[in-house]
Amino acid sequence: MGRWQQTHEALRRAALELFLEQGYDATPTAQIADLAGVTEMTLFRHFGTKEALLLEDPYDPLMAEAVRTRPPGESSMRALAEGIRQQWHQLDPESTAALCAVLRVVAETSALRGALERGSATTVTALADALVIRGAAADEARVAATAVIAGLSTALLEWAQATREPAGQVSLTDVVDRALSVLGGD
Amino acid sequence: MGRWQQTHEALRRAALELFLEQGYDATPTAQIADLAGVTEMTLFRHFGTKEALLLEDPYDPLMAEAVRTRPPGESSMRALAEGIRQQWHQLDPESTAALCAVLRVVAETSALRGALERGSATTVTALADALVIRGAAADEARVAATAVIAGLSTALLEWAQATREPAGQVSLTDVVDRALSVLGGD
DNA sequence: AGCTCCATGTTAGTCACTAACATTTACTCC
DNA sequence: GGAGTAAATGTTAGTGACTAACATGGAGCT
Repeated sequence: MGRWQQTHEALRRAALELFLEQGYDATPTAQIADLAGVTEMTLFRHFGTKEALLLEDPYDPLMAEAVRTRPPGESSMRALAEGIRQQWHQLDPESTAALCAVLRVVAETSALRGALERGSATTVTALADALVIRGAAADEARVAATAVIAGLSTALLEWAQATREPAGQVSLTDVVDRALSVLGGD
Repeated sequence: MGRWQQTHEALRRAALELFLEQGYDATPTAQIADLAGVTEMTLFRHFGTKEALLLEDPYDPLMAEAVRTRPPGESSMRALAEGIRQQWHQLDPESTAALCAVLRVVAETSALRGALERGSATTVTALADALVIRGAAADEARVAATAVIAGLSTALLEWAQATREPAGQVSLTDVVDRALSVLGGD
């Protein structure tokens, strides 16, 4: 692991720790850089944006693959929903835990509404490409992919909000399943 | 028209004019306030955000109404798509022209990707409420409404991008129709 | 050792946005 | 018509994210 990746990781860890501890808005970038043993300038060279510290696009080629191999009869929306559902069920616990930490921060920070969607640009593109291979028109594919990711993000955030009150405690998987069913047109 | 609304309008006009002329990023808020004959402070009291100057949420209760009265058999996604389509066809030319101007600015400003969706919060809520009246669960309704608005926004932006090259010149209505068909699950 | 990139540091700045307090404008009530 | 009052705006001074231009350090190669 080169020096660059080391710093990169240090910054992300520091950011997540401070965000969870004292909130996103209340954490200046200077403090993050400090905790990572680095200058603010370096922070911005690595991430470009405070948001990016929390939301690096974790692109997963498996989702696009799953969408691509859906039966040809399905509509674009349903192919997306079912393909994503398929891959979601195979998500390892480590990734899930990381996602939950991020969701916790996003859920309590109004400035980050819509941030999940924004951080999924390459995933959207990959999903849209998969739909095009299945025979969809390019512009229509992008519309569908954006819609599904936006809907899914909303569901994840709703879950994170609800999980803060001890009453709820629904399983994340169930929430995602229901959201994908809605998006698929059930 | 009270003084407040006058200033409000002056600011919005000034902003749109300057954005179209020299671009969003290249237009400081100070210049907008200046052109409107007002201080920067006043600008932020009226709009709170530079984005808001371009994207005040123009909430239209008719769309929600159209969605609410869709036949009960339809899925949430289809009800949204068809309800919105229905209202879209009755949009007056003036509103359409205003929308096009906004789209032109958003399309050429990467910092505004996703801004249309962000600016539709109350519309999303209204649409979700309409779905709930139709019998959908509250969380599912919000997922569907967010997804459709996001998809629609994507289509509008793609249209704005394409319209900049003289080759294309597709009709806006056609683009919206196709997008809504995809989102409805065709 | 010397050379060379790569990653980082330094400095100084721009710009969106905020807080606290002062001032004007417009409207009402006597 | 003048006093009072509240809304709308101005002033000042600041914070915090982000950038540009240039300077420094350190790991590897010859």
